[in-house]
Amino acid sequence: MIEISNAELSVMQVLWQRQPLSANDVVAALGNEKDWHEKTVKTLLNRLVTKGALGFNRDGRAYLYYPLIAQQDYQLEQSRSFVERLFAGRVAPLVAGFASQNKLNADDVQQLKNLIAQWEQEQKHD
Amino acid sequence: MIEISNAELSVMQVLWQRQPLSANDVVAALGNEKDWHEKTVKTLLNRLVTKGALGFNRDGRAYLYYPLIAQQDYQLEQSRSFVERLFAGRVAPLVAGFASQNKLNADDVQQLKNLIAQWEQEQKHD
DNA sequence: AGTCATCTATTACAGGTGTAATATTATGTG
DNA sequence: CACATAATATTACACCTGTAATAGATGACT
Repeated sequence: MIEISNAELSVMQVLWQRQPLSANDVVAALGNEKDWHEKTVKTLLNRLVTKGALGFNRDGRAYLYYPLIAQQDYQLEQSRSFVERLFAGRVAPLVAGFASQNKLNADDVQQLKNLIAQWEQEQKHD
Repeated sequence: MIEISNAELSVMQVLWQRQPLSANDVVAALGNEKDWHEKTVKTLLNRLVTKGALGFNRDGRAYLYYPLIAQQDYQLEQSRSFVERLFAGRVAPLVAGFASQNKLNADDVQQLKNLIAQWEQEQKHD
């Protein structure tokens, strides 16, 4: 599995949202949330290419970058490993933590209910 | 917030389970799951003390180590930051990932139901 | 009291990370 | 076609991490 650092992840997220983008597009997209020098962003793009997390096509003298790994795959893998490390693989205690800190809103609860309903459906036809 | 690395976390987990423990106790406890040299574990203990994650009392020439931060606090903080980074702060999509990979069992679902029920109770007396 | 055994403390060292600066290359323009 | 400009590529550098080895201190035993 490709390891993506924290700073690199921010770059990936830009490209998961819109792709392909030039380095300058990525710099611009990060402009609001991060206080990074342009050179820093380019270093991160470069490292991500080296790691095989991004690909690119030439567009004149510039590159247009695009993700080589799907956001969902990455999220799944990281979630699994996070929950494994901190909660021995059980996700419910993590949610419990959110609940205890009032970090759950009506939307979250509705979505969880839907997931549960779906899960129960799937159990039936076993 | 104190940063605890992956290897260090394994040491913390031993001490969250039983405390205080001597360095050798910790080495023994990790013996099964990790293939670490005794020196490696001692280095990790040392770093955790330096970071302020562990404290110790002398016991003859040895130290007895104990956690200075609570497991639950650490779990909460890490969960918050993980979900923030990967899921824009919403926990439901993380659970959805687990559901989609059949990583939810009946226990998990029951616990989630309980959490939801409790959450709904709390909404009433607002 | 001196020496051995055993702790902890210090040092090692390569690879990853955050955060750029400098060097190199190639394109668009006059 | 020469150059300036603007891209990418390479280099920098300190701190963190994984994984120990070596040095220094101290308690136990003779």
